[in-house]
Amino acid sequence: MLTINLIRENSEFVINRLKVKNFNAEEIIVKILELDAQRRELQVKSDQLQSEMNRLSKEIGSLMKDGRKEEAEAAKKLTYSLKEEIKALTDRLPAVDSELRNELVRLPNLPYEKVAPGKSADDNVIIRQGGAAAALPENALPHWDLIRKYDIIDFELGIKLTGAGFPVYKGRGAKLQRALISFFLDRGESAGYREIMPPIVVNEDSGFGTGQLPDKEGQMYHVTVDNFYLIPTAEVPVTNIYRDIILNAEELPVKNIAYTPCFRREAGSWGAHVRGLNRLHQFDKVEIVQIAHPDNSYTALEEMVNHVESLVAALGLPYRILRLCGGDMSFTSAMTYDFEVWSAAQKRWLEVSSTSNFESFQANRLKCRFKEKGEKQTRLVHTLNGSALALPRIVAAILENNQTEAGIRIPDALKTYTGFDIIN
RNA sequence: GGAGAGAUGGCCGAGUGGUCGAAGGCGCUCGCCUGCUAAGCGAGUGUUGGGCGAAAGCUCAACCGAGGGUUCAAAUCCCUCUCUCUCCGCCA
Repeated sequence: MLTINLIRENSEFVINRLKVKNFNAEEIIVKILELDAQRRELQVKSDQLQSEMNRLSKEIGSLMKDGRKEEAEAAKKLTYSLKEEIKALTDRLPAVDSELRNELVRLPNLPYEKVAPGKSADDNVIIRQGGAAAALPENALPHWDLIRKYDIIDFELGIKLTGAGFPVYKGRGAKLQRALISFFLDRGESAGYREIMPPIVVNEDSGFGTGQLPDKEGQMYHVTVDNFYLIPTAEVPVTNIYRDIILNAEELPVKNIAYTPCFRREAGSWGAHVRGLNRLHQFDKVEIVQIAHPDNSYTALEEMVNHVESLVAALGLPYRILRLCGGDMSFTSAMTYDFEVWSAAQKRWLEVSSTSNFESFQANRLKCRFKEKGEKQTRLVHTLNGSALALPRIVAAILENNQTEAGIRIPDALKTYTGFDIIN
């Protein structure tokens, strides 16, 4: 959510920046400014009346004390009409407030100055590439055939237990999952992240805090009896730790890392091109989250990108890093880097990480602020997060790119975690 | 799940209808003093939304778990909810 102050003071700037995201904000902003003026007018009036009311009440108090009953009664009569006037004004306030908020949440985050305009994924900018594509034999198999061949991931069994998109990992397939999780967490710890193990169901407030609610309600599994939601990403609980919190500037940056299973209903997005591990309802992911000082958040973003890159590189996967154009960026992001790994057997790029700076967009909703030493004023922090990394597509790429006659080679960096060097 | 107690500022803790945004203590910040890992003295120290101001600042309103009610007036009385603690039950 953008701050009302920014819109009030710089509406032209906001409109122009949102054009980079192909978003026409003019109409909404006109409405916002109107509602904001209405809200303030109501507040000024009711504050004035309230002030008068408080003055009278105090007067009545001291009159009663002095035993001047009649004068007190006279003053009481004055309050009756005041009271009604105040009520008339304050009754209107919640409606205006919520209408204003409803408009505010419709505005996407402003893209950072470096973000290129563009309509679709075709306009994304390739920042870097790395890793060599493996030369595979003609009969190379896609991962959905490999997992059957070696009996390491079982979709049919998952359907029996739960439903489509809930695979069962078996034997070395399960061990590979555990190895990747530990590897990612350990690398994060070395990079200064504190490990968090959060709940994987959250309440409604948390859903609102990170913006999953009310918009993406249908994307989350909802535990209706208790009104809890299964998390779609660790970002939700880990970022909500800082909901309604005021940090000291010296505490920044806060760097947390968490492994959690993630649950996504993916309603409506199921299709032929999402076979196998490409899209699941339940998957594992290690997420890095930073709370940064606004002056340093882009340095933090670069640092996170470098960290994610080091992971992909350590696994020996061919990858590329894209800076998303305005049109391909998410609603909440100010700047996003996507990581893709090359899937040799599918002959396509698979997105394995999305690393973004949200600037103060999330923080405004979360009410996460910080205070500079010695200053009275609070300011919104900047929040950032990124996958480091999501497992399924990494597994898919490892399986496909590392297939040999003898079996699937485990990347060197993982061997100490798996305890074996081949799946056969 | 059953019974009881409670929820006040960063923390502890007073406050049961009026001058309480809230005593006192701790902590923290600044200043003074003192020469020995510390003490003493003084001052300051919540959040949010407005108004005025170039700014420092001044000022108004709201907030004592949340929401509602009674009253001229509520931290204080009433109702609902949430959470915490203790005991019992169940249990990885």
